[in-house]
Amino acid sequence: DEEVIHKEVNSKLYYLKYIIVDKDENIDLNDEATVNRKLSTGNFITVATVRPETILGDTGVCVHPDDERYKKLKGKFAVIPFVNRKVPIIFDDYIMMEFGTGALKVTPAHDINDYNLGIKHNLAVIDTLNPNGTMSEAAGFYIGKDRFEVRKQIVKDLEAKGHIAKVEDYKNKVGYSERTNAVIEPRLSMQWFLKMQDISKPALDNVLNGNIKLIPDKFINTYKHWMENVHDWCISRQLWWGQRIPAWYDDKGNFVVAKTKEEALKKLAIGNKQLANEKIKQDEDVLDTWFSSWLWPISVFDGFKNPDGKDINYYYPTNDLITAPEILFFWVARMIIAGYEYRQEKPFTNVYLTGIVRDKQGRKMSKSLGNSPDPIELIEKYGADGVRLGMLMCSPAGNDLLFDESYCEQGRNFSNKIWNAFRLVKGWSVDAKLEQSNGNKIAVEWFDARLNKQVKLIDDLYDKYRMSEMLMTVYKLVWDDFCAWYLEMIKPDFVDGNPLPIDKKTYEATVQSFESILKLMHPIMPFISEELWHLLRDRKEGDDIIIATWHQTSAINNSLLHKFELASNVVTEVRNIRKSKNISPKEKISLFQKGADGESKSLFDDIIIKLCNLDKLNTTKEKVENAISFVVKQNEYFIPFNNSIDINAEKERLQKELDYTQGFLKSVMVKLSNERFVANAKPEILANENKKKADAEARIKAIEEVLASL
RNA sequence: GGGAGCUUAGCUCAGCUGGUUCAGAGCAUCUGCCUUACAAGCAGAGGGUCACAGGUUCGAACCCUGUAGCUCCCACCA
Repeated sequence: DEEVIHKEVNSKLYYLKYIIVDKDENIDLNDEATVNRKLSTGNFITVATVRPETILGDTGVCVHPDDERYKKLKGKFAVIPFVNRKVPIIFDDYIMMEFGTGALKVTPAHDINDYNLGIKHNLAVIDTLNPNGTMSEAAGFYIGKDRFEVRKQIVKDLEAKGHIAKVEDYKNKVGYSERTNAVIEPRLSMQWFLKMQDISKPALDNVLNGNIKLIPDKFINTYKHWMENVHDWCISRQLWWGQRIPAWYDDKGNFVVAKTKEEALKKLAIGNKQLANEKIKQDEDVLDTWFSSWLWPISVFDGFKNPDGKDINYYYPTNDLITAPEILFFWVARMIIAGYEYRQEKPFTNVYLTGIVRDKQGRKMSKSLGNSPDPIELIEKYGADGVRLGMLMCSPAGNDLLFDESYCEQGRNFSNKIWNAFRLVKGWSVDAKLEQSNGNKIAVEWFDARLNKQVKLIDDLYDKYRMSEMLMTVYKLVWDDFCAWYLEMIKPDFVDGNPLPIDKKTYEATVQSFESILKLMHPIMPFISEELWHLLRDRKEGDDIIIATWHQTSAINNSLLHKFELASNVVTEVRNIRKSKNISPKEKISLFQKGADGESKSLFDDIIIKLCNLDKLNTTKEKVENAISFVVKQNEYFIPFNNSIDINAEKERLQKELDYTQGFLKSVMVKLSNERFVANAKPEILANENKKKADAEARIKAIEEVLASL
């Protein structure tokens, strides 16, 4: 039943008439007169089947004991048409009376349910199929013919003899081989099984009690369900590749399991003294591939041959296993079972389950569908790191991932981005005598704080196995914070077409930050990060990023980060105004600030001047005439504007902001005036609401002032 | 039939212990820019009744119940 896919197909359901006889009665189906008499007097029972050729293996007919229609058949027999075999009519409540005719033909060799019925009622077993799907000697008819040919033929033959009551169209599910798409039908064979009941218990317990963690933990329920209903494991396979089953048979049908042939001979010779070495034969089957794979955590450290070895003692159990959920049962569960069975210990602590890679249409990637991309081609197109980042980008833990080449494209663009950042920094000329400007000093401090904060976050995300979030955090830290903000802050200006040099302090700090960033990128993009690591500085032999120390974090300077927040909002507002008023980025403008927050302004002043291309940034106590205004937090800002200003448009814009802020304040006030909220909410939530109230009020005041001045 | 899970922006998905303007990110889209690292780029913008209906709560995308749709695993009907 493994590797079998059930598909719904259109079939025919054949209703066949089996003549009923008494225990001592024998008839010949070739005797037309008798047959016709029986059929015309209702002395038959009708069964239904989609596989009429299996009647050759029928050894019984089964009905429900409570079925009034068939009660009179107790002790009677049915004669299998064509085959002319007399088989008992048995009674079992397994039968569904409503289905078909309520009578079932029983073919123990070719149906699992029939097999079980056969054992219960002591029916004969006739294996009518050869391994290649043709009819066997035992079938008695059509010997050597393909079963599907026989299916057509036997219907004609039965029809001719009047044994077919009717034929109906019918939808049923048929098993197909996952690999070859051949129709799979049950056939009796001798197989080796592993009894799972006892051996699997520790594997269940230790996942449920958290000794082994599944990530994400939604898989625990599935795991539990599977382990509680675990079936005995069929471990033999009829293949030539694999580990041969270590069982030996003597010439009398006895068998033993042994490590070697010699040992097997010794064991077998106990009951068979004359047994010669050449007389015993090893089983030709090999073990299921998972039956060797489940030993992997132990055998990879040579733990079977050398159970007390250095490696196995040091490495076992390992920390993390990364694999796909589709083999949670096949492989993971069985490795855990083997671990407890052979070493009395778990093989690993955490199991990180990735998604299954699917194509854009959600289909599983497979060789037969041909929908897997060629990784080599992708790498040529996007680079190994680009492809790697692309794969990671669409891989949230435990969820299937829909692969799309555009992710790889994004990965390539990211490689390109970091490469260009490197070119920029490397292209600067350093002037050791140049003093560090205030703007650069603040920029360095800010990025240091930002880096520190984000690395802490990244560390935490790693700890929690939130890989996609970690990835996006790194991505944004590099692209937004480092490239878009930091490098723009410190980038030297040009004078008369020539770039100014950069001071040594800032340059050194930048290279150091660059190194930290490369370390963060290295697990995601190993090649480009290693390459840039070596291009960034002269390195001694062995100073490689792959073994470099991870960025160490320290206390976070929250106040600086907060002040940057304000400054970046100002920059964004100015850019917005430039765009909406069609002011070229090259044109210098002035900015006036009116507000209480003097310190945060001055700290980032130089940076704001640079990023907004200002000729000056002044504080003012009065409103500025003929200016475009905006409000950030609770500060008012003015940009003098010579062209005529559309007062109404300005009013409208500010009014919108005012409405929004007032609405916000209202929602806060609803909470704060709710006695039950004040009584029940946690103190920090309450304090926060009060702060929101104060901030909103201040902001409203600022906006109203600006509005009034228009 | 048994079990698990999912439904949030055009797409792919985050959203942890119910509480920040919590409705987010990336991509895509739109607008403006060939600004001396990067047009594979820069700067902006728009976009969602959190599947639906109830309930619990001061407060719900989040907890509970029901409904609908989808996915996966296991078993399988003559």
